[in-house]
Amino acid sequence: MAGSCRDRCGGRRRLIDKWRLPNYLLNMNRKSEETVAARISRHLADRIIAGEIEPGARLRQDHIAEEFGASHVPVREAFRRLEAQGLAISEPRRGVRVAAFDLSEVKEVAEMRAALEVLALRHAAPHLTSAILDAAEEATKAGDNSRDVRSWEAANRRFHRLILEPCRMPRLMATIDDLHAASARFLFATWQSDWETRTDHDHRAILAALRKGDVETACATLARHVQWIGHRPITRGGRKRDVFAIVG
Amino acid sequence: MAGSCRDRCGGRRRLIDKWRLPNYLLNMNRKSEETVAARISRHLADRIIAGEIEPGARLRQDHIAEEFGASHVPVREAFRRLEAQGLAISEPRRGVRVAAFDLSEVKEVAEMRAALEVLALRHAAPHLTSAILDAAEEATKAGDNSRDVRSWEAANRRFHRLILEPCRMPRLMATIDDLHAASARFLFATWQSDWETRTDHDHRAILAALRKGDVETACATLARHVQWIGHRPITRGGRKRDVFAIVG
DNA sequence: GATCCTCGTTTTATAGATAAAATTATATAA
DNA sequence: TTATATAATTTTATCTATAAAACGAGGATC
Repeated sequence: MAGSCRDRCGGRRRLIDKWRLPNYLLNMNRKSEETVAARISRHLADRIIAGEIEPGARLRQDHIAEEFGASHVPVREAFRRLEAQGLAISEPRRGVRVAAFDLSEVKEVAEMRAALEVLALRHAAPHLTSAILDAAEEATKAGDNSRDVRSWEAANRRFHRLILEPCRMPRLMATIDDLHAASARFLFATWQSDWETRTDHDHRAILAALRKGDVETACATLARHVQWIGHRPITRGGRKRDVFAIVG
Repeated sequence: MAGSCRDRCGGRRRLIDKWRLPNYLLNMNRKSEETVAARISRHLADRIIAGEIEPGARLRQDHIAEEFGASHVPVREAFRRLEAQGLAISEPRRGVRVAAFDLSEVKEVAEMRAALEVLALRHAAPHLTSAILDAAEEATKAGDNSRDVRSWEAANRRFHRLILEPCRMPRLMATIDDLHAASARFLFATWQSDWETRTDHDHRAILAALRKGDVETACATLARHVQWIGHRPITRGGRKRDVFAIVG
């Protein structure tokens, strides 16, 4: 009787055990609570941002399903998420492609970030503590010491998130996150191989202004900072062309 | 020979015919090119915005699938789209609910709209023609003459779209559209039954400034305009409470 | 009365099948 | 040879059926 029950109620028993678990162990299970579609969408987003999948490349649902050991249904859900993030474009009956981008989109994202990050900073400023500003300073130093684009981008994103998050506006932060993903994509497409270390004076100016309570100067510097578009010529496939990216 | 071919190649023949069709007839087919998932997402969004489905109400995939004569697969895709728009929230293994909202979210959307619509207007201004401004004036008049919220909201949205669209920033416009959907939802939740006609002085001030080429005044007025949050007490379910909405 | 078990419902995901459309390859005619 | 028509293949988009997992509502048990 108990045996036949365990056969049928295994999942339930595990649930009850979960309630008995302390929180730090529960958090380890969080990944298993994530949906397959969410996992696929996250992985594909990472690859698109890293430039592992070329802009314009087709995303074939059955191939991706096979790769992730899933069926096509969660793959299609992941596609909808990527579409909403602006990382992929879907044409009915023609499939999904990695979104292409040009200088005008780089500029567009930069200007949207300027407008929205300033808004966020204005609301976050009253809630900023010196502990947060210290952490942001640490992130800036980590960026300055980065030897490659990937770690520089991670540190840069950490800086922006630290000073903006306390605005307590979830919708705004979600939109900014998507814009950061786009920015990172532009950056990786441009500075894929070579990256020269540089000190971030803007970040330090923003922090100095915030410590003084001068929100206006901080906002003005931030707005200018994220609209700074780096450009340089690269040779790819034999022919030269100029490439651009948001650097900040 | 021709007969057996038509049986198997009907689709291809139709495709060739499509190439021969003039554009105005092609556009009529556009709706049939729309995906079932897109259709479901659109219909659900309409209902959520109109307030036909209560905030917090569960969206059960099998019920919705049955209602639209579809399977659960396109319904789930529609859910992802609604989630990205901020109209629904999805908790893994717990299903999807219509997103709830409070005053803080109304304010958040208003401020995001102010920031982004000003950005759009700044870029649209150089491309605005007197024909566009005349059409925007017509939309304002239509709003003033509206006897109900629905038609007022449609006219208001038309006004904003007319003066912002020429910015030629697709990502920005898509984000603004989603924010307008949220605004409309707040509005309908508040002024569902009674709506008093009023003349929109802000719209006229914006148009006057644009005609004079005074972009700064137009932007400042627009920013103030979309942040104007109407509030009034309503009695619902016996108890009184204050409700708020973006009115502009 | 508190705890545990069971059952029905719902979500999430899989698998297989199908129709329509798009793509690619091939053969044919001008 | 080139352009076009035909055929074969692939891919998308959808449906149906099915199964595991999770939740909630009672009901049984101690």
